[in-house]
Amino acid sequence: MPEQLTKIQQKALDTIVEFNRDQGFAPTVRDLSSILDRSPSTVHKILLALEEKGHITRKEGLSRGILIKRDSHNTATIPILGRIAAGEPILAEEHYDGYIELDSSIVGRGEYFALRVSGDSMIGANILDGDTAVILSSNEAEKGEIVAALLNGEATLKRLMRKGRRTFLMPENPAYSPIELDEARGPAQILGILKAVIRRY
Amino acid sequence: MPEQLTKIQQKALDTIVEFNRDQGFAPTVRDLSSILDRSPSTVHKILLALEEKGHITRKEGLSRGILIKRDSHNTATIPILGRIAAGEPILAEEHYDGYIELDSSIVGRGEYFALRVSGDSMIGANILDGDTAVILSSNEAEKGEIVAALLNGEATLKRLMRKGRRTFLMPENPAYSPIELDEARGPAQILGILKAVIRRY
DNA sequence: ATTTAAAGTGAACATATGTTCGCGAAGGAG
DNA sequence: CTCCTTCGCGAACATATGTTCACTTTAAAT
Repeated sequence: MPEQLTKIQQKALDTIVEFNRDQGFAPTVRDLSSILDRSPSTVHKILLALEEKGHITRKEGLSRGILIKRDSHNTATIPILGRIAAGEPILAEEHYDGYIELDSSIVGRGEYFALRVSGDSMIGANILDGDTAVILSSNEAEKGEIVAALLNGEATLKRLMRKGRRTFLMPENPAYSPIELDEARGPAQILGILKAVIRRY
Repeated sequence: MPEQLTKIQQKALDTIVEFNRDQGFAPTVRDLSSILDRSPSTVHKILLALEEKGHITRKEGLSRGILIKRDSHNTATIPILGRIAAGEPILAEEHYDGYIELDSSIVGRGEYFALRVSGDSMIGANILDGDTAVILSSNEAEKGEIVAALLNGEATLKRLMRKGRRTFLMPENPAYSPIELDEARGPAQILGILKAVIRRY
């Protein structure tokens, strides 16, 4: 998909990325012109080429309208959820407890949220009290996946398992008991699938 | 520290943050003028006030030169290090193996880098093979902290312990042996202190 | 040798954009 | 009431900036 770039195109792209990182905003045509030691019109052409090859997006006519295509790295804003009451929409603003910016290599596409892990019910999966769990919002999950589920009005992590036709939420700690998940969405509701764990020291 | 904002100032700040998130770059004075339904000169004054109160930084004369001050959330670019050879400066470009954007609530201030954990020597601390370790670059560490150390030309995680005058790097796995760290920086060198662990599923 | 695409230049143009100026209104402090 | 700050307007100004044009150069492909 990513077409081959010429030397100067690559250099221009690198410069744009670096400028963005250092300055916090995109360079102008003349910024690039000065850095690359090329005329504005030359830079303009190079930008058109970069856009055509899909590496950047330009907002025509707007100053500093260069956007680096979300190819490798960018960040997404993930809300950290506090208390969650049963039945309420999971992503309602009310239970926001702050947010965190995470690299797209962690979160990928889709609706995400984060939970602070409390308790030791997943210690067997090396997930500890205080860890931040990054969850992909979903009502379904595959067997073997660790899911965030709503139990008694509280969100917890459990590993999803199937035995024949029956589905269980398994804590990874022998001190806790499995919970059966019935079809009628009885006692438990799957909120999403665990995609990452972040632990701070 | 953050001075009280007037209603319109708060609204302007919110608008700037939102614009930045949605568009990927800062708004112009006239963008704000249009959104807030105020004249450009009014917006200009409000921006000056916001700058004076420390909420934004402006690059005078530059278009889209509004930068939101590092208040609550922003991200830092952390290099992921691959192979590290003894003696070489740790953050030399040569062993970059990509990078990751992380929230400032994870990395804080200071020089950081990341390592991919390989092996199970820290399984007792619930750090697994494949985890990403976020390290604060430092030559010193307190006892009890988990450090990244250079052993035989390879970076590994160990917990730092002291016994009298002697310092040891302890793997958290009974299958591995402690390594003594001598004053003369003999067999091992401390690269930094573990600040976070990220695990992907 | 001829053709073609990319790279390059410098000047010119159109407009996007930050800034200044002079003026007025609203509201709190004294 | 007066003083002061903030908020407000519209016009004007200076320049920053994207874009176009006409033409040349370079390098690779035919």
